Amino acid sequence: MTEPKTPDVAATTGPAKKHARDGKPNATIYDIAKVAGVNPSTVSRALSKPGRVSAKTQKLIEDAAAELNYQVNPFARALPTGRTSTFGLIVADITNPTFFDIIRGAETTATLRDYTLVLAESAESAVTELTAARRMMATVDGLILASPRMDDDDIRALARDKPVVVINREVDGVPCVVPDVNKGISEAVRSLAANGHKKVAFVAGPPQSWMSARRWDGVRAACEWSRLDAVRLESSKPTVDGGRQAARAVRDSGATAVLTYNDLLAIGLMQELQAAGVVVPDQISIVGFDDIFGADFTTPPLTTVRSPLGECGSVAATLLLDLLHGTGDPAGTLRVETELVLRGSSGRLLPPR
Amino acid sequence: MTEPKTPDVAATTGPAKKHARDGKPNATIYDIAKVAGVNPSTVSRALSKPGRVSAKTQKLIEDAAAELNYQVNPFARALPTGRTSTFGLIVADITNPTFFDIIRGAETTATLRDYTLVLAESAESAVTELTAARRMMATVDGLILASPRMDDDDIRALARDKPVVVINREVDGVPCVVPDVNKGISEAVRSLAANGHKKVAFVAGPPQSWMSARRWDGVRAACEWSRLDAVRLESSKPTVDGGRQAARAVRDSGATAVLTYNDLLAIGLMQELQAAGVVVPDQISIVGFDDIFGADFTTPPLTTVRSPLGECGSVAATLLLDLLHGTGDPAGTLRVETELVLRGSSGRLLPPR
DNA sequence: CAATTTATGGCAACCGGTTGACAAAAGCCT
DNA sequence: AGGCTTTTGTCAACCGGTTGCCATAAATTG
Repeated sequence: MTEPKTPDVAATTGPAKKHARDGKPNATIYDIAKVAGVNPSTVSRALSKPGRVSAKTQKLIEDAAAELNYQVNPFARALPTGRTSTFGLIVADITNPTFFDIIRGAETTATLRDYTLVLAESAESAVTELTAARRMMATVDGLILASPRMDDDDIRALARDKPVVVINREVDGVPCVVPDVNKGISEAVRSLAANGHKKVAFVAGPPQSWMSARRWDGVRAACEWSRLDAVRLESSKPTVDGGRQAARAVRDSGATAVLTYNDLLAIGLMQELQAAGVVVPDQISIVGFDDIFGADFTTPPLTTVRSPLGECGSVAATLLLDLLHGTGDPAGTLRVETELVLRGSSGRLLPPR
Repeated sequence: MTEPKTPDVAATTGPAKKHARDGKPNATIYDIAKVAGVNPSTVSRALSKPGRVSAKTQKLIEDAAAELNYQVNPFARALPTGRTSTFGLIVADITNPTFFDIIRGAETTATLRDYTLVLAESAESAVTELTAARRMMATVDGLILASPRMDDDDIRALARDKPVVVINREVDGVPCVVPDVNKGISEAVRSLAANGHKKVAFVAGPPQSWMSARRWDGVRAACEWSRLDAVRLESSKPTVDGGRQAARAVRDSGATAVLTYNDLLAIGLMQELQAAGVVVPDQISIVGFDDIFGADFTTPPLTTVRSPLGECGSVAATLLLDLLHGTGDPAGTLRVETELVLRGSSGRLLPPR
């Protein structure tokens, strides 16, 4: 009978109480009201409704607030209003450098506009992603989904609840921020054509990836325009390792130039080919996608179609914030430009010795 | 006189109200109480105080909660208790890959233990960092500071308020998680000695970096032990670019092996040396620190002293969570092991041709 | 100068949980 | 059966802002 007294109820008694650990309680609007000699509601108005109170009481209150170095309690504010000054960002994989810049872009604009960023990852799983998103919805004003893996319908369901912005994918009825691959791809393919390549392989990403499909479309179209052969190869996973595994298929394809779904694949592919004695770019040209961190660490440095990831993050955050504030379109798709970053891994094909 | 009516008060009327945008309000404990035929406070207890209510009412309430698919309102809970099930992570620079793994480690354990991670960056500035920390303190249960730039005193002040865990630095009286450099460094220096090197240069990081000082200490001690000369060089900034700029000093130093404060420096240094025709590792060996993402993209791949960054992040999060739950030491320093990752950028010195 | 509009501050209810105090109910004992 | 301890549920106050409504003071107008 002593058992039910679970001793770990201590777990619920955290040290964080209403006043900080050193004992001095935080100032409230009631304290300010007392000091300034006005009603708490007037304090509330002075602090959040510009122009609602007279200039002199405003000053009175502001001074009192400064003196007590008052800070609003975000929870007390969130409770009646539902506003939290917080938004969520869910990425498929924190390990994937593609998202680093997105995170950074979003974080920067969040801080800039006095919002707080809450981060979660879905570990590339659609269900984890949905769970994380649902959890977040309770505590944030809006949500950014970077390369989401879940259904369009699930996304739309979330978007019915609170503003949602999607990065790297287009979902009908939901505002999206998507790199427009065409410019970058056509530059890349033109560069390859100019260097005498006739047959181009595209190593695709995950079958469910919206972006992979767009890139393949772009490559095929650009190759057609430049009168090059285009062949599509599959990859097991969009990582360095996946790139290594794709090397066999690439060599068998007979292509002299390869575009890969992302830089990770390109790097793995290049490593494996070089290990097999293939000289890049003399015998084969390799072009990646995204221009992630480290793309220029390789030898030769990787030619790639840059997606302005950081810009995507900050544009998405801006869009979301505008949405939250009533400004901004309800559901357009914003396109950001891509461009070819010409480095050493692509170039003129040398005749076999 | 029409001016004071700032039209952008619309900015404060976000669409997020108490019920979701589609109109159906979220279930509350009052709804559950009604369905289950008990008092709201009983519902509250059933849901958060295990063992406080009888098994059958417990079930009754849980069923009702499930039926209404109830979710606690975190703000309503946070208001009286101060508990938020949230902790903050502040990193010096989101762009720096060193922190990627830390973020990931922290995020993973956070999610695992039903906490939410809030992320902020300080852009390498002590004041921004302090501001961000202060802002966060209002909304989180605890804080993790990764490689903080602010004063020890400021950190201790924060720690007096709420639990704080520091990564990559030791602060008296505050629990810290620090990679223990000794093992990794001695392995590295021994390997260099075994390969016939006599003089080792260390390219230091930022002067205010605690970790840079530790690493230099370690290098000096290990070199003494192995009877090697050790010389310390400065860098302008701990980035690839900083590494490039350090190349001149490295060559002038006459050292045949270099350890750098971090991998970024090592990569930049290697790029610059190779561009000048120096062969790595035949003419000079290069060893980095951390084993960041991309350290193996270089040619030759970078030898480096790995810090288990992901582990640091998750250990710090675990420590913090234990602290929050009353378990765990108040203020010990946890050390995690480092190890040498031998790749191609270090090796035997070849005699000059 | 009275009538009316407008600007300003106060009152009180409310957001949705949490928790100490207490009473009713149940279990245990002699 | 009566008295005593232990469970279990209820009451009501509280956390700290927000906001609709109203009353008063001030400004405007004829």
